[in-house]
Amino acid sequence: MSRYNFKSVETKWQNYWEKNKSFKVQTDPSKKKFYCLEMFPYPSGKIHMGHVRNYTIGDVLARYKSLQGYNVLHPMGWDSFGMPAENAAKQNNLDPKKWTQTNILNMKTQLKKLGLSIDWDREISTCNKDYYKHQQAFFLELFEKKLVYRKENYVNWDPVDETVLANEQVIDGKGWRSGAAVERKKLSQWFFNISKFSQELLDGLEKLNDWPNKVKIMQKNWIGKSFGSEINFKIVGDLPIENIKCFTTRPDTLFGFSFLALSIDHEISKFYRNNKDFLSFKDECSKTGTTEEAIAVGEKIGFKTNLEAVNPLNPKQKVPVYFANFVLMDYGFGAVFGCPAHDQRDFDFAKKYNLEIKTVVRPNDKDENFKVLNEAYPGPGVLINSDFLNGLKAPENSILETIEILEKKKLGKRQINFRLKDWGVSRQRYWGCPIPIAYDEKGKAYPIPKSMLPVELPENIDLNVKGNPLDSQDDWRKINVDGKKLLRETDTLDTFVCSSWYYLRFCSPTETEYGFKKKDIDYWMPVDQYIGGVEHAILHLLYSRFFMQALSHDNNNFDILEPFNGLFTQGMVCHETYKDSDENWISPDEIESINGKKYLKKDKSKLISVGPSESMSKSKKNTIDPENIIADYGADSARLFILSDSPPEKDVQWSEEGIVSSFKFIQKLWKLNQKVVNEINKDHKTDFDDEILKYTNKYLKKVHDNLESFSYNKIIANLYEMYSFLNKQIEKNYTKHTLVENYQKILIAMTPILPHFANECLSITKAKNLKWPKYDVSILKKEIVNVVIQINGKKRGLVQTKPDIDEEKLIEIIKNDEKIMKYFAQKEIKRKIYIKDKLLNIIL
RNA sequence: GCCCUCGUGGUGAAAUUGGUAGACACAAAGGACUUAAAAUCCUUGCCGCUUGCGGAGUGCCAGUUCGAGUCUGGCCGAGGGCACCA
Repeated sequence: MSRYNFKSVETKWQNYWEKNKSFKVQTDPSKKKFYCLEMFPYPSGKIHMGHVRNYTIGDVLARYKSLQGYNVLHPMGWDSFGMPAENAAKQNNLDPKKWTQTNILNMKTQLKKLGLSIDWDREISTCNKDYYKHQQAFFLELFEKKLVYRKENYVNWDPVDETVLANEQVIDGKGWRSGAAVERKKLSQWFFNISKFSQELLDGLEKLNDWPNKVKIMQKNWIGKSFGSEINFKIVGDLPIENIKCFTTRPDTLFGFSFLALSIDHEISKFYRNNKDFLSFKDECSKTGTTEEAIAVGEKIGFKTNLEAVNPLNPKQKVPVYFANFVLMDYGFGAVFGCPAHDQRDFDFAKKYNLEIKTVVRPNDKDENFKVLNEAYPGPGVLINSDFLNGLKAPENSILETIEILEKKKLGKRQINFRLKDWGVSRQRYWGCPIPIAYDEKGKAYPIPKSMLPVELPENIDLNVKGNPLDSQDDWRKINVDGKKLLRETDTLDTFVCSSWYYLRFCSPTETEYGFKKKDIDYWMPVDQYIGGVEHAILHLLYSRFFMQALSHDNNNFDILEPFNGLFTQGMVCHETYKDSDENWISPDEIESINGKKYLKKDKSKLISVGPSESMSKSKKNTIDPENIIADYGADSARLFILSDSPPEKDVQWSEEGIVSSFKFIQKLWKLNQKVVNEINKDHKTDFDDEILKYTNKYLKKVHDNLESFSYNKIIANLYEMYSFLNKQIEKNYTKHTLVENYQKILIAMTPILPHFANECLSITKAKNLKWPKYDVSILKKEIVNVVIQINGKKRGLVQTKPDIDEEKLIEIIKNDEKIMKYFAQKEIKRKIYIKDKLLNIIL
C-alpha cells in the first residue's frame, strides 16, 4: 500500500482550483446566495494560528453551503492601513506601501496553501487608492448629511515624540517609546455622529437572532441607555449664573439633595480661569485622570465654589456647588445632583466634605426610622422624609411621579441619555486614508469636490520627523478648489473606518463610480455568516452597524440596516508556555521532552519549567508557525487538528501530539480508501449492504446536524467513528457497488474539512456529481432499541429489543434475567415508569 | 463595584426535549506482535474485595422529580466585558 503524499496532492488540487477558478462567483439573482465572510487580516507579513483557525472555520461553512447548491461569496482582502507599517518603515527606513505589499504577497501565498475556497478575483486592499477613493466619497456623503463634524477633543500627547498616542500606547501614564509623561492636549478632530443612532443601534440588536448573546449584551451596555429626568437648578451666588441643568436617573430622591457637582470642564469653569486654587485643583484632576487604574481607586475630590443650588422641590433648601473630579463633561450636562444616601459615589464625596446624608428611601423590610450609615442604599423601597412624595414606591412609581410633578412645575422634564459617544476618526498619522477636506486661512473647512478624488497619499516622504509627517508636506498640502487657495487636512482616518464597509466592496470589487453597485449589494447583502474574534465585539461591529445607518440615512436607495445577519466568534489558539531557570521565555521548538515529563532545552543546557497554556503571543514565545506545520504535515492535517479538540467558540490548545495524530489519521483514511478501491466485486446483495446503507444515513445526519450548529469538533469525532466502523466492516460481504456508493457520500461530506484529501479520494473512486449527500429519514428508523431497566431509579440492566415494545412484554423479558430479578427478592412492585423504547423504571 | 459566561477523569471534551455520564481524542501505565526497536493493535476514570460484582461520582449545600451534568434557590471558584455614566 502506498503512503499518502500530501505535498503532491495538496499542490495538485490547489493548482486545479486556481486554474479552473473554482470559487469565482457572480451576481446571479436566479440562484440562492450565501455570503460567508471572515474578518479580513492586517497584513503583518505572516499568518498565525489564529488566522488558520478563523479561516478554516469559515472555509468549512463556505464549502458546505457551496455543495448544498448555494452561490457562495467567500472573499478575502487586507486591512492594510495602520500603525505597524508606519513603525516598521520608520525603523528600517522603508516605504510603508512596499512593506505592506510584500507582506500581502507573502500572506496570500500562505493562505493559498491552506486550501481555502476563496474567490481571489475579489481581493481588495484598503490602502489602495481604488479602495480609499470611495471611502473619501462616503466621508463627503456623511459630511453633506451633517453626520460628520469637527470639535475640540482631548488626546494623549507625547511631548517628546510630539505625537498623539492611542490609549494602548500609554503605559503607566507614559509614552510607550519615549517614556515621557503623557499630557492631555486639546486638538481639533473629526467626529462621526454615531450617537445620533443610539436608539436605532440598540433596537437593531433585538433582530440579530444569530448573534452571540454575549456580544449583544456588550453592545447594549456600551450604548448604555438610561431613563431619568433633566432638572434645572436655580443658582444663587456672586456670579452671573441663574441655572444649572443636571441629568439624573433618580429624581425621586430630590429631598436627599446635599450638593451639586460640576465637571472641571463645565462652562462655569470660565469664571475660575484666573483662580489659582481652582487651577491647581484642575491640575490634580488631570494627573489622576489619565490611567484607568487611577480612576478605579481614585479618591473623589472637589473644589468648593461660592455658589449655592436651590432644591426645586424644597426652595428653602440651598446646597453648596462643587467642581468634582468624578463628573464627566461628555455625559448628561456635565453636572450631577448629589444624593449621598442613595448613591455610593455621592456618599463617599459627602463623607469627605462632611455634607449632610439624608435618607429618603427605606427598604421594604425596614421602618420609617431607617438611616443610611456606612454605605449608600441604592435599592428599592418606599420614599420617606420627602414631604409630598412620602409613601411612593421606589423606584417604579416614585421616579415617574416625581418627573410629572417637575414637568408640571416646569422645573424639569423626562429625558433619556446614552453613554455612546461620537466616534473620533482623526488620526495624526501618515499611513491612513487622507481626509478629503481643506481649509482656508481662517480655518474654515471645505470638502474636496468628488471629482477631485482620490486625495492620494504622497509617496516617498521622510517619516522620521516629529509629529505627523503630512504636516511638513507643503507642496502636497496646497490645493486650489474653485479658485480658492486652500490647505489640505493632514489627519488621516481611523482604520476602523476602512473595515466599516469593506464587506460592501467585496460585492462590487472593481466598480469605479461608487463604492459598490446597487444590484450587487441587493443580491449579496447582508453577510449571512460573519466569523471572527470576539475582541471586535464592540468597536468594529458597532462601527459597521453605524455605517449602514449613516448610508441609509436620507437615502431611499440604500436600505441595509444590519450588515451581518449571523455572527460567530471563535476562540483563541493557545499553547503551553516554557521558561528556563532564569525566567526567560523559551519557544516550543527549543525544547524537547523526555518521557513526556521533563523538558530540556535542546542543547541540554537548562531545565525548563512548563507554564499554563496561554493564547499564542510573540512576547511569551509560545507561537507555532503555520507555514512550518503545513510544510511538515500538510494543510488538511492542520485543518483537521485545529477543528478537532475544542468547540470553535472556545479556546483550543495546540500541541505537537495533536497535529501528529491528525496526520496519522489521514494516513489511516488513505489506507481505508485503498481497501475500498481494491475491494473485489461481489454481485449478490447481502445483509451487510443494508448495514452500510443505514450507517451512512446515520452518519450523514450527524454531520449535517453538527455542521448546522457549528459543532465542528463533533464532526471530527463522527469522522473517527466512521473510520473505525468502515475499517472493521470492510472485510464483510458487501456488493462493491453499495460500498463505493455510500463511501463516496461519506467522502463528499468530508470535503469541507479535508478538501485536498477528500477530493483526491473522490477522484480515485471516479465519483461524479458532487452534491451534498442528503440522508434518508425513512432509513433512520431504528430496528433495535436499547431499553434501560432501572430499579428505584438506578440502572440495573439493559434489554435489546425491537422498537414499539410494550411494558408487559418487557417485564416478561426481564423475568428471565437473573441479574435484574435478584433485586426483586420478595418485594412488591409499587410503581412502574415506562418511556417507550428508552427506559423502564421499577419502584419497589 | 456592576454586567455576562463557565465549573464533567491526568488533559481537551461528548451527553436532542430531565432518562445508559465520560462518545471521540491527547497523555500515562500495562499488554500483544517483534531477536530488539520503531510502527501498529488491545486494555485501563475513581474506591472496595479475586475474574465478577458492589459503592461513590458531573465545584459545594439544599430543593423539585420515579429519575438531575441538565430545572430552581443559596454558596464557592475561574474566565471575559465595562470603569466614577449621575
